[in-house]
Amino acid sequence: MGRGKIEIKRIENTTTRQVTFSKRRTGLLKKTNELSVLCDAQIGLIIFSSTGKLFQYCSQPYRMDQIIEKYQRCSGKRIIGEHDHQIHHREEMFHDMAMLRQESLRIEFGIQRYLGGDINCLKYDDLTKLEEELEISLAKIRYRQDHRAMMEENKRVQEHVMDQFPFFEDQPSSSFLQLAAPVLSPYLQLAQPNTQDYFKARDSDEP
Amino acid sequence: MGRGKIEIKRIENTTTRQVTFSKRRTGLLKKTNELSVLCDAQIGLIIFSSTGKLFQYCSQPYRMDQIIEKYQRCSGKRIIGEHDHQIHHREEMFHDMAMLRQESLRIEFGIQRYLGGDINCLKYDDLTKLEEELEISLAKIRYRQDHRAMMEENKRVQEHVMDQFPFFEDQPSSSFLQLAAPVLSPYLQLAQPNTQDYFKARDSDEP
DNA sequence: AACTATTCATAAGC
DNA sequence: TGCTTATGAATAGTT
Repeated sequence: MGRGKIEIKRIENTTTRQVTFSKRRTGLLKKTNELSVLCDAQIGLIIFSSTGKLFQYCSQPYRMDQIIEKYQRCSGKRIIGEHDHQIHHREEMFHDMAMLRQESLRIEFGIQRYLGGDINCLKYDDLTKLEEELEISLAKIRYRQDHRAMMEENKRVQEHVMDQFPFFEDQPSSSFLQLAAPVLSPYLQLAQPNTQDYFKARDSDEP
Repeated sequence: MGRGKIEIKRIENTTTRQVTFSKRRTGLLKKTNELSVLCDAQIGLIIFSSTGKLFQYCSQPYRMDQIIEKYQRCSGKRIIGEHDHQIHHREEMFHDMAMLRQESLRIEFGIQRYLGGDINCLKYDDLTKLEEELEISLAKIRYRQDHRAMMEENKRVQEHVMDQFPFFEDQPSSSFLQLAAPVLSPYLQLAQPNTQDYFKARDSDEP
């Protein structure tokens, strides 16, 4: 694209090469971001110019090291072991995720309040409070997870019972919806309009 | 490009999103390779589709892990000068909140992924990983807070120096997109990131 | 840094 | 999933 077609080989002229690098790098970053946003993809892009300068792109809300870590997990190690291991405790998993979500929303909300308010009102205590609450939740979740791990071997009976999350139906009182919904609804409308169809998304899985 | 212009936001229709992903991914890989060859750049590109499938590009004759290693060398150790330990009181506060926010967003995003994706991919490890990272962040923040608390009495001099928040400028290279944007932008834009022109904001590196 | 003539990428349609 | 085509984007060469 341009005044003429060019062959894809190293540009020998230094000036031309640098100009092209600058132009195409911009274009590449733009396209990378577009792909990420349009298609909900997690992307990490690392570019070192010929002079060694670093440029990078990383899909929000991730950090590059997270992408890299995931990459190393997915590409390097093929830990297939025990597929069934995972199937068991979807409910609990979901419940825990709901707790994490609740916590994260709480934090967001707290932060939003601080951001909206006077910066001078910012105190150690505020942040400390958030941290404490978060830690408590983490402890709870971790406890439950450890507990599950211990009992893991003993329960493997009804794994196939729920193929698509029917547990939403038969959760008694501490269900996902009851935990999450009160938190979700007021906040999401303001913050994440897209989140309403988290629940729908399950039946439209991709081929 | 195409029969019509499209807005850069998540494509809701699953089929369309997948088709677009496939096309644009091909295009992105091509352009990545072209930039690498034409301009003699070292590039690593990691793409996870919304279903978690991995695609990658790496400039010949390198391997991805070499790019990653170089990246970690170049981006990781950016020791900020010790000057003005005290000026950055508010900055650190804000930074910490940004970290908390980022973590919470990551959790949200992770949850979204699980909800939208194949439930069989759900592992203990995934949740555990979230927890661990969260805990690490908490530990860091807490450490910094404690540290600040000890020095609190000693620094009260130049608090008025920064009325806005110019500190985002001197973030090391890794963090503009990841940390600054979430704080700078109002929350509403965060959840549905519209990041097309983030990278424009820090141009002018190359001639 | 701009400008434009071209080539290229791709959204829609099949 | 692949091919076609009209259209919008990217950019090579120029100023």
